[in-house]
Amino acid sequence: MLIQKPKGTYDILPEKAFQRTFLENKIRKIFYDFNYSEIRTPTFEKTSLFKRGIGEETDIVSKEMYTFNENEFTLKPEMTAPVVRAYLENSLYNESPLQKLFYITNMFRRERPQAGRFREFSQFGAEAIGSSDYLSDVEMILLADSILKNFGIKDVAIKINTIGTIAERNIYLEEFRKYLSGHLPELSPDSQRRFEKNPLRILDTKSEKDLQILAEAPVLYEYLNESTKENFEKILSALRSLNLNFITDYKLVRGFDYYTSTTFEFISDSLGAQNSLFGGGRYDLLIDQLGGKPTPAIGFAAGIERLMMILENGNFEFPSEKKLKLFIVTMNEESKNLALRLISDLRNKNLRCEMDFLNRSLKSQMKEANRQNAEYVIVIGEEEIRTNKAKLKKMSDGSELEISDISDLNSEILN
RNA sequence: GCGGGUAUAGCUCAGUAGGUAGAGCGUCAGAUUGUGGUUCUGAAUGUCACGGGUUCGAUCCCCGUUACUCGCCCCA
Repeated sequence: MLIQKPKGTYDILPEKAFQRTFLENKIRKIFYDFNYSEIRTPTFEKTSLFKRGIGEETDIVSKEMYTFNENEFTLKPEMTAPVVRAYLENSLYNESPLQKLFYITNMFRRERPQAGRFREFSQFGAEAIGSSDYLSDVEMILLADSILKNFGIKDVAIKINTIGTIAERNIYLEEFRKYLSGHLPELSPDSQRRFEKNPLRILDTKSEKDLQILAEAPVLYEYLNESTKENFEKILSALRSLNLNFITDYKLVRGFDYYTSTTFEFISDSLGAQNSLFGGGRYDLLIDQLGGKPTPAIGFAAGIERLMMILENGNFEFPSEKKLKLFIVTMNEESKNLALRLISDLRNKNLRCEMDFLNRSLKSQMKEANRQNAEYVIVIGEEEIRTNKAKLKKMSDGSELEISDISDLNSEILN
């Protein structure tokens, strides 16, 4: 073994690849049902797109991007900024005031890999650009929830919060900082660092002592305007009337700079430390920030590897790839040539067929047919070639059917 | 960037109180010369992660490196 895969990447071998395709198609179907349309963007973008979009100070931009060509380009570490870029560059707002877009794609972040985290990973997500209506928030959460339900996933907690407008947040942050500065030495080292960089994220702490200090801290929600709170309550009551189970979590804050007001997260216990399955929220400032007219928008992203992990832990039954219609067992050169012609015909009729390419014994070929889950087997030897008759063997019960004309297999197998 | 754990066959793992290794599964072949699944028999495959040290001798003990893995940070 001379060369190994790069750290944090993984090979998707045939069995898993089949499952992934199945999963992606199922997700795609749900997006279409919600009237979202697929969008694909380049694997890399101008580095400045992510600096402006995600925020220069975030961990992702400051130290986790794969950047090349003298920092000009970067492998996409997330999809919201590229989607918005494509939205603006192609003037999609002129086609319809509300664009509902989804994507399923891989992305790249140079983090330390661990359970549920890779350097090349895949996400699917949706972006609804153009509506500030609270029902747009509701639909987005319903969409995410619907995907989970379609896979029969139950043990996922939905957390919802609003972090208000920038103006509201700034007023709060001033008070929050004032309060914390009195407790600074008692805070965990992590939180002390956040105090300088991104104080809001201190709310996300896991430290017991921090939580005690936070218990007395001012609460963001109380600093929001009436209209913001009202809008949030409308979202919640709409979700309630749809019988969606969720919890409001005033401490839910997300890492990217572009989030405003509504934020939400779907959490699962069966994911290890990286327990977030879906994450999303409103980003009403991003489009303006990237040079467009101020346009409200909301979206979410979900990790495919994490979804796969949950499905595997939950023993989700993926369909199996192996369902060969027919395996033709051959005995000699002449029968091989005939078999190749026969399976070519059947393949042209979209039937999955196979024959031996290893010059193996009859017994071995039978075993191979069995291993590949062939529905039928035909043995073609000298006798069959001479009489142009053969036996079609059904592998599930061993029954055999006489075929009067070998070159006319199709109708017999198809029924 | 910082911590913990692990490294033996394709896979899961055992093992040697230091004398260069095994099991199960899988793969391949055969069980009187044209019919699979069950059963039985047999076979192949390891520089025991890499480099150094101790030793007559290291897969085993010590040091280092690398990889993998779990966690912190951050996030999907």
